[in-house]
Amino acid sequence: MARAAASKSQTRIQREKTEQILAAALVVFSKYGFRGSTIDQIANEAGLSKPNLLYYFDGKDEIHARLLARMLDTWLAPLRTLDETGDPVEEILGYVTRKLEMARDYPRESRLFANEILQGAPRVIDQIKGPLKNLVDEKAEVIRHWAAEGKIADVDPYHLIFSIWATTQHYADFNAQVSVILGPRADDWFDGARSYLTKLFICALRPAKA
Amino acid sequence: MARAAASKSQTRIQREKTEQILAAALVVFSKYGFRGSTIDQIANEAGLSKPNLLYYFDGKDEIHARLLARMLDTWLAPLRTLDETGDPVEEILGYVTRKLEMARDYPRESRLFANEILQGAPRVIDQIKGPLKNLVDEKAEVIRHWAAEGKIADVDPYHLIFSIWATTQHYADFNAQVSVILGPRADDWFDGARSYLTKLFICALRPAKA
Amino acid sequence: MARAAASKSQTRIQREKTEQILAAALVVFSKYGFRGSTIDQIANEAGLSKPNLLYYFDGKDEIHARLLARMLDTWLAPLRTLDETGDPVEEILGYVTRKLEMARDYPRESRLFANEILQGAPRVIDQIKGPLKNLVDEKAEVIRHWAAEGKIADVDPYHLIFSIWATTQHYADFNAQVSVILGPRADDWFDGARSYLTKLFICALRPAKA
Amino acid sequence: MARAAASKSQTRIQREKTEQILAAALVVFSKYGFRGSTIDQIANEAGLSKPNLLYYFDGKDEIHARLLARMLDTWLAPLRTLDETGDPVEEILGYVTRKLEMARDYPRESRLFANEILQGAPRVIDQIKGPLKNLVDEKAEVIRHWAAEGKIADVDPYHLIFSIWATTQHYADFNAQVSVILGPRADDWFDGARSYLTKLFICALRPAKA
DNA sequence: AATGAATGAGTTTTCATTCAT
DNA sequence: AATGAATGAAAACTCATTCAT
Repeated sequence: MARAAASKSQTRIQREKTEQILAAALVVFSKYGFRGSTIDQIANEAGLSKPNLLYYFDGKDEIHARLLARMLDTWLAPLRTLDETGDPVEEILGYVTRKLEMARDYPRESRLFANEILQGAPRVIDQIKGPLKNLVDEKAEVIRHWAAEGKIADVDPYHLIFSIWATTQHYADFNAQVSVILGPRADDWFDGARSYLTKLFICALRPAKA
Repeated sequence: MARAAASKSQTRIQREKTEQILAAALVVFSKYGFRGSTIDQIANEAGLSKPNLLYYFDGKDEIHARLLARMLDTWLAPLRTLDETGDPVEEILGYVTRKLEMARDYPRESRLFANEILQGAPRVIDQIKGPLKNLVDEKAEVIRHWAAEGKIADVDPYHLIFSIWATTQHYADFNAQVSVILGPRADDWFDGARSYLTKLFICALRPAKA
Repeated sequence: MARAAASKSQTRIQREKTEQILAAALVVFSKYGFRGSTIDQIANEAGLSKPNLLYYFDGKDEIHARLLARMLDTWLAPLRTLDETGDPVEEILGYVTRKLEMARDYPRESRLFANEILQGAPRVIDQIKGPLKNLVDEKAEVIRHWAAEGKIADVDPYHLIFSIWATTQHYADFNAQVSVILGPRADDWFDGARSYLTKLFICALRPAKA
Repeated sequence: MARAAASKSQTRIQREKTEQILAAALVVFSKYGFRGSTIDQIANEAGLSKPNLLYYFDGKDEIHARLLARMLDTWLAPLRTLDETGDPVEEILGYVTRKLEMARDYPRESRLFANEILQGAPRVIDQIKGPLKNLVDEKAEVIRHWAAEGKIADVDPYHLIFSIWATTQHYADFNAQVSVILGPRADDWFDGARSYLTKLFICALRPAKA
């Protein structure tokens, strides 16, 4: 009962179709949420028949799980690169920028994740409790050190991280609203946001004068 | 086939049941999203039979629409109170605090709204384009004036508002994640968040020294 | 989520439909086996729509389970009446006759049960290990006593019981074959079988001459 | 589209694969019944790919048909050996023993057959009406002669045969039940059954004293 | 107003079978 | 001969909605 997607050595077609399906699933899931999406929609978007799609994946759940799993790595990558030996303010601002770029370049991934968390993270709670929390704890410690050494202002590292996530992902997750409000300037949200957020966080991080 | 909900003069019972249903719908919709929720769940939560629920509302769509409609007012209230004659920094910080309180006191409402926007706001796009945008434009103008007059720092008012929304609602919308990351301190997120955000925005708004 | 079939106080309609469905399910399951039967067939046989049928039962499994459960009692009734204070040979012959009557009067029930056991009893194994085994053990003990006291021949009570089950149920379970082989006399199989089996078991049970 | 299975002269490989498939099909069909078995299961059990399996057989139906066809011969073999020139009681007891050995050695074959008959013998009805009935009629005639000549008791030969079939096959067909009821002694059912059945049928056949 | 009953239109999934190589 | 890929038809179940009372 070896399923194609599970075998170690995949054929070219298998890889292609798997990618095709995951790409289609991302489009659909990020738009309608898990429950709101149908396999039909995904199959359609992928240009496959429903049974053919199910030849590659065991079901809706598995597609979703695979999507989220592969996403989490990418999602955490920017935080991982936060370097404790680098310049603190620069490091954090760099993180903000990278997150903002991700919101621009991978808005659907962001919405997929947001959808999941919004509904209580039923399917990724383990990964949040494990890898994600560990990474955040680690980097929070780095930030705390910087603050203790006076290299940055005395901020709570967790709330700092939350605010970075929130402000950057907002442009992807709530794009429907942002677009309407920015009106004709919506297409250039990125530059405005970067400029604003850079100022915001520079200010927040600048160490108090001695 | 006069439906209760349509008639102008509702009896007390009608009003009560309507409230009961909307309250139940909020619980369910905010948890599972629109498509993920079933009328059965809502009826159950409301303690009514499904047909009885549908006596008061034309259907799932209508319940959802009514819920969002009534919420939007509440949702925008804090921004409405932003007083152009008040102290700029105080006004904005007050707005931040009120939004944070709403995230604490009405997390389900926040998630309901977030769910809707996330999926492209299909059912509230009109209200976003109308009342919401108008209000934001109006208050953005106020903020711009403050900035022009040097009463606050020179920030883009729209991105400022986005950042306030994002940072405050984050605690409601992404609560599943916040809880895990804060661990045992999760219950007290409010104080930590208020303290952090107050500092963040004070700093961002403090006018540059002349 | 209270399902009709589960509530304690059923309406007349509920009882009727439930019976209707179980009767239809017996016809279908006994003919095609569990996997070979479809809800469509049962609904059709019952004169109901499929969703309506599923309004009364949670699914195919539940229908099958309910059928088997209610049947087991009936099925074991004849053995239960085996009276240790009665005349041994008469008691056992009476049991044979009652089992044969059941094969005549409830052939579909017999086949339903046979089907289940044949496939390893996946859904009734617990009831076999429990109530059925207990009852058989109890009655086997009775028979053993009779044999020990010389009231019947020295037979293994378990194999005796097996042979009674086998020979009587054969007429129901393998009716398709029996009918063909008996040809025109098939309709009267009962009398022939009773006569034959009576002789068979009288002979087997008659205590050896002292 | 010459199919392997149809061609007269099969290569060694073809014969081997055919056997492999039939062996696998026996395992699966006897366990789950015809409808409950899938080609996937059979292919898996046979260690072949599904399309490859279907290269050798036209479909599920054909595999099943072939299996039953080849089985029927084996199945009837013991009865065929019933020799009218032999000692009547010995011949019949020998038949009982051989049937019991088959129940022990080929329980899956027995269950496959039982499954089929239980469901009305849709796929073997012709062979039952033909070869099987003919053989039974022939041997019944032999038995009747023996009875008429007073060599055995005056029993109905058809019901005698039924009872032999029933009592012996019971151990294979209803093994799930037998095992539970015999408990720890289940592994040795054969000796107990042979001893019991031998006594049972000796007694039934012993001619009445003159 | 209220509810038990019913249903049509999906939605996921399974599976025998075919296609292409 | 063999297999990866594909599919149409069915099957189980779900759910918003309607019916009847």
